[in-house]
Amino acid sequence: MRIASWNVNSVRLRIPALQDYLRRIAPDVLCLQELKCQNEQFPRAEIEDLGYNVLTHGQKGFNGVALVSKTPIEESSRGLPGFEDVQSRYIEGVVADGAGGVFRVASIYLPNGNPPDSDKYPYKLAFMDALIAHARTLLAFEERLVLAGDYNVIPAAEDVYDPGVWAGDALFLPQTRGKFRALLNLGLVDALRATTDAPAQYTFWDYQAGAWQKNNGLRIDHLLLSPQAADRLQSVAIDRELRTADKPSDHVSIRADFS
DNA sequence: ATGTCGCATTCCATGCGA
Repeated sequence: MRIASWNVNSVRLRIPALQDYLRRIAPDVLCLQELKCQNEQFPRAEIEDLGYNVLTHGQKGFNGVALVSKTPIEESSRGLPGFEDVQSRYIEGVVADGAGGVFRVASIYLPNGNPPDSDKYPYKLAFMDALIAHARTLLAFEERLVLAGDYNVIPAAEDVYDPGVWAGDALFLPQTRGKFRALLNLGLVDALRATTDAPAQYTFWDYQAGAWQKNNGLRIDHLLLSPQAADRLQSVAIDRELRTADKPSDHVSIRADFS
């Protein structure tokens, strides 16, 4: 069972890249973020033609999340429960794992929160509080659960090329990292950190200032696993080569294989 | 010092969000 997450930064501009990814990597489930389009503008036929089911939660211009799955998506819901939000940042569903079991999977686009002295930062923190509350509910189900997405959180100093530069940023402020830790402390496992202690496992490089060429990256896309999912974790990969494409997203995908 | 994108607007230039 292969579950992946990718912030595509406009799904309409990334159709060839997305098709190539589905053919080459063949994930069982792909969680997408930053669709930047409404549901009816999503390239549904192009994805379905590759044998996938599609569930979208889009909006005009910005944000937008989707689940793409080889098997039908059951028990789906749009929006983060308990959090009234005009922005489309959360979608959840249940899929069969092909071995008689199921995985519950969510695609999350957590708010950026910059600048921290604006109302965008309290919005980010409120979203994180609601995510913590919902994760607590989901963990009580004792299911295999993967909370995947662009968290816009740098968990630790080894996850950013220069911690000093990012000290005051909404992605790295102590309060942000504290809430991310509170989420993990519910009993979730950061899939990448379950497999390696290596620094610089980046998933994002800014388009500006030659960030990719200088490897000035951030690790902000995460797969958080319930204990039942973590028990079956086999490996984690970050698809860095996506950043070398012709018109790449500023994020690359992260994915995990489960037994 | 930021060397960039992608979307929307009444729209061929600018603002916004990242």
